[in-house]
Amino acid sequence: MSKYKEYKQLDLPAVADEVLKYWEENDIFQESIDSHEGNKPFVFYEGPPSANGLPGIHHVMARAIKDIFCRYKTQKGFQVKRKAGWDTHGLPVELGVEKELGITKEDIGKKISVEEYNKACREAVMRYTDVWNDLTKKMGYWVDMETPYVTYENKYIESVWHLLKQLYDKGLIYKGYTIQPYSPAAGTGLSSHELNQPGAYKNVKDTSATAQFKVTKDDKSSFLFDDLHGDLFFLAWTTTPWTLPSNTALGVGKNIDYVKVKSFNKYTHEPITVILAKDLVGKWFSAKASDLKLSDYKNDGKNIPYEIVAQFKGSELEGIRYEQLLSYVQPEEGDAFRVLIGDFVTTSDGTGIVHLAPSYGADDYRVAQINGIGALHLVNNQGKFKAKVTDFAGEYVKEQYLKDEDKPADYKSIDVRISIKLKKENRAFDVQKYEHSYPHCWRTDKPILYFPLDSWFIKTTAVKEKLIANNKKINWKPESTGSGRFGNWLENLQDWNLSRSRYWGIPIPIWTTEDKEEQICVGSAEQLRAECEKAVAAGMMDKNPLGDFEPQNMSKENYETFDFHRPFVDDIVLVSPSGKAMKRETDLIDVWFDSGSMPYAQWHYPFENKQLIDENKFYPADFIAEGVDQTRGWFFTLHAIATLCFDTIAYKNVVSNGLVLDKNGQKMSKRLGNAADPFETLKKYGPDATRWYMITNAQPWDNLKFDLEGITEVQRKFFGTLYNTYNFFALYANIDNFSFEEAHVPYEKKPEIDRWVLSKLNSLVKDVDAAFGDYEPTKAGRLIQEFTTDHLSNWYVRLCRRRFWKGDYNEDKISAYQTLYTCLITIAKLSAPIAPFFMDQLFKDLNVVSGKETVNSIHLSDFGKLKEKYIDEDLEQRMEIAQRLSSMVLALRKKESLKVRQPLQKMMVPILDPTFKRQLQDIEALILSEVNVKEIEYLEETAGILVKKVKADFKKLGPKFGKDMKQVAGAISQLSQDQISDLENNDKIELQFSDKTIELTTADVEISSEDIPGWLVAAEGKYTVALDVTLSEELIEEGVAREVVNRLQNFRKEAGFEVTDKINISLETSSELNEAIQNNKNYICSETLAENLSFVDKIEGEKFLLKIDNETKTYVSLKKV
RNA sequence: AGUCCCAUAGCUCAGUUGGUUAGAGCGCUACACUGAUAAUGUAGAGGUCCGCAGUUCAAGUCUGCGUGGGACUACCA
Repeated sequence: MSKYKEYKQLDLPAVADEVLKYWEENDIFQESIDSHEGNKPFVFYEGPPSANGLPGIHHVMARAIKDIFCRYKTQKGFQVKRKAGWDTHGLPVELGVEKELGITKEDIGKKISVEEYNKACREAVMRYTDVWNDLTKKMGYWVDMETPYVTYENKYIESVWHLLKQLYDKGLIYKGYTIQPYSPAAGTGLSSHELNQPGAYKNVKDTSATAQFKVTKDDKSSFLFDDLHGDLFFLAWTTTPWTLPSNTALGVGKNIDYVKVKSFNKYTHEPITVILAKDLVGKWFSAKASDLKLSDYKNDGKNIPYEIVAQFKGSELEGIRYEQLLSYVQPEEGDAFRVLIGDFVTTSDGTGIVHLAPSYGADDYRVAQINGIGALHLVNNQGKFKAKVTDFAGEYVKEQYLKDEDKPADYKSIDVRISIKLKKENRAFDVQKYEHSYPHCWRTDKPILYFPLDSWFIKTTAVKEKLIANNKKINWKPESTGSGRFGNWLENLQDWNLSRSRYWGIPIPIWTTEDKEEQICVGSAEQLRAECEKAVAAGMMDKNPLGDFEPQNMSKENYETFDFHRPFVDDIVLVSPSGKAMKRETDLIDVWFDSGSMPYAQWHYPFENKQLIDENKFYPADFIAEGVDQTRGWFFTLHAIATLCFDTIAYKNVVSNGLVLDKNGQKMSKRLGNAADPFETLKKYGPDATRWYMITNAQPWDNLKFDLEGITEVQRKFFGTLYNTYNFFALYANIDNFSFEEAHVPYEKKPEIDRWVLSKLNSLVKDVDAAFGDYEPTKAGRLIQEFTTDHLSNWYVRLCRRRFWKGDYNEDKISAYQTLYTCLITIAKLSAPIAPFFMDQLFKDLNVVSGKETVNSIHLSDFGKLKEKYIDEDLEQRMEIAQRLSSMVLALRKKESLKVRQPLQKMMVPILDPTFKRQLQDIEALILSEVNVKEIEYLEETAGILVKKVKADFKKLGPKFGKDMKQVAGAISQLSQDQISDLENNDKIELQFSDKTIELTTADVEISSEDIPGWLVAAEGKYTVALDVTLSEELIEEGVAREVVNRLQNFRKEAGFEVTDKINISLETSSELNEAIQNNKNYICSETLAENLSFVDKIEGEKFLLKIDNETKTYVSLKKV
């Protein structure tokens, strides 16, 4: 007969290694999918990591969450396929390759061909896949790594093109321009990622100018003109005077107060009237001059007097016109040179009126667009003014773009020269150097410009309402991320800028003629091949680059006969219907579109597996999970593409997890050296403890302060306790040959304690199932842990120990084994999603003997089955009372220094109500044995014996008495003992207040016993116990006998006897001990498995010193029978 | 700058629909216990529930305004 495996020591990493080997040898993961064939699917999407970096500890966290719910759903009977994926395109890959090869973007096409460059990217990006796969295995993340989707593969790209073409055909793709960071020195746009490189923002001193924009008099503005001092101007401040020729509007804040001020221009000394924000008057006019009269001005630019003459809101200024400041060029379209309302305008800087140059500021552009105002783009791609800006044509707008050797000796920057020009024309109110932080190109170190750049856009704003509506169908964990962060983002949605000016990515499949009149969007390899055929026939190309591709053939080989990447697609010239050449738009598409296409592209939809999507077999996802940083990344692109192309949601449930910080709450980074190595952690602590710790320590969406000591605690506290409990079970079950072959002991015949723990267990199954079902793994883990350590180990096992080692193999003992076995195997099942290795081991160790289950891994078994009828709330409540009362008695013993081994005669408990009495009767025996007291007395007629206390039930009385609540509560606590017994007897009492009488019932208050005069009493909440601490001779002897048993047990152990060995005991006669031992001989013998106990005068040979205290001692010898 | 998250004991975290002694584990101190023993029990110390204001009979809990930490998005005349 097989035995339960007994362990010497808990070694979690070793368990994981062993189980991992077992999984691999028996292909358990595949089995867990195959064995659920035909069951309802649970659809999971893996968000693709980029394999060009090494995995960190946060990946263990993110993947543990994914794994937990996939395993849980498998145990719940679903078939859970999960396909791994790799995100392979994008800037980080390019940057990595450039760093490695020691090149920059400018070298591409010169030092290195695009082909070579992209080849290097393709190799670099998959470099660490082995490391990733290794981590995936070691942490126990089950995902299909054999056939992952890879975003650079032609099949994947073809699906992406198909989706794009859908959008194109729906008219949702257009070309426009936006204001983006642009580096004239490098000749390229910069991504926000590049702008966020350390050191990109530098403090620089620029010439700032406050310009005077002359107000035009018309119906709208006439109210400003009634009291003037010279001409009337708006004041607007800028740190980039070079943008002033491009000014087409001014911005004001709707609710900001503006004032009209009479003063003088400090350069020309001409009288002026200016408008600026009221709060900023102090910034531009000296307080010292506030008392001066306008007539006092000395024309010296100092102490310029001023006078505030009117005040109005920004909203009153809306639409007012002004004269163009520097009229080199007029905007071609739109009604320019008006005052607009801008929500971004503040009074923290400048004048509260913002100069708007829509070509060179994103905010400017946005406001201008809304108001239909055109832009003036007067700077070319090198950063030089165009010829139309006659004064400064061909000059760099930023001094830094000019090489030092090309600078004339008397060089003045454009900003300075424009300022001088304004001063001369009475248009400069103030000019000064201003230090601020400004972004620089990380490659050339030169300042960037915000610049209009051509881009392709997806018109996401066209489906905004649908996106919002669909979002409401998604279950977000936590909810606030969905409604708040994500919801608000959708409310303020902009069109999706799809273009990236890069090399390594999916090309935009749009070809246009040079005059932009004709255009085609390609949606498949087959279509491209056909278009190429036409182009070859028309003489546009010599041969068809897709000539070897065989349409409809889905083989891997066929899809490797060409490459969709640059430069190959760039070489393709197509022919338009009218016979003109069409070239591809050079941009690549945003990599986020790659990953957002993953639900379809992972299956090469619609070219293969069409039914998976169209028949909703693998779409939408039931569940996805990623970091909260993906809210506007992957979560958005999945959602957007699903809504745009299919008008559905892409996922039903989404968990967004927080960050993993170091133990001090700092972000982990290689630079700071505080990043935890996932491999070392897993190796040292094992994946189970690591996962358990991460999941139970903080909610997934809260940041986790990752502390290795926390894992140690989990190891000791949870796994250690569970392991001890199992070992305890195995030890005795092996002795008794328990293999669960007997029928279940009927529920009615099980003792109270077994029923209790089964009730607790089933409550646990119910709660844990609900928690997992609700995507709350933290709650689930904590519940399991609480049950295991507190209820199972520290209460059930502790109280039941004797049942396992004492007595015959009878029904009671079998019930104990069955109950403990059931608890252990159920814990294993509930915990398996979180701690897959250890729990599988536990499952197999138990099942190998019992053979209760036919499957050979817990991950093939079902989730613990709920036996609702075992849940007995009253029983759970009873046991809580028992635990409460026991702990109170133990506390009293402690206070009196009475060891638990010393039996006591009696305890008393006041009976609160009939329910309490019934409950107490059921648990009486339990309490008595736990606290080692012989009897319990119920105090029912308590009047006169107990001193009672009464307290108001605020929840009940609060609503009734409102403002008087405090007074009533005070009166209740003042009730005398007589009044309390009145209340108890009559169930109600009347209280007299100054102006009214109120009636209280027993339901309105809580009555508890405070004291029993003459007894040792403990009171806690509504419970009270009293303990009789008088010791009779008999009790003392029993106490001694227990001490003796304790010593003898230790000697047995010291002598190396087996737990089951029977012994004979010889004791040297001792006057202090003889009587006590003699009177309790049977008890001592049965406890120590002694067949014989005899007294002798002197023991020869090996003996132990049996010492109770200094006076009470003797020698003893033990012999195995 | 906007949006969102977090803030409770030295540390990590619970805290139900607002209800009157704010809890657990770890750590610390002391004492016990010892056929689960690298386990366990009991007790003690340790709190301005981040601050201010408000709603309410009653606020750790609800509202507003701040402070500190974090994330994302955007970027400023």
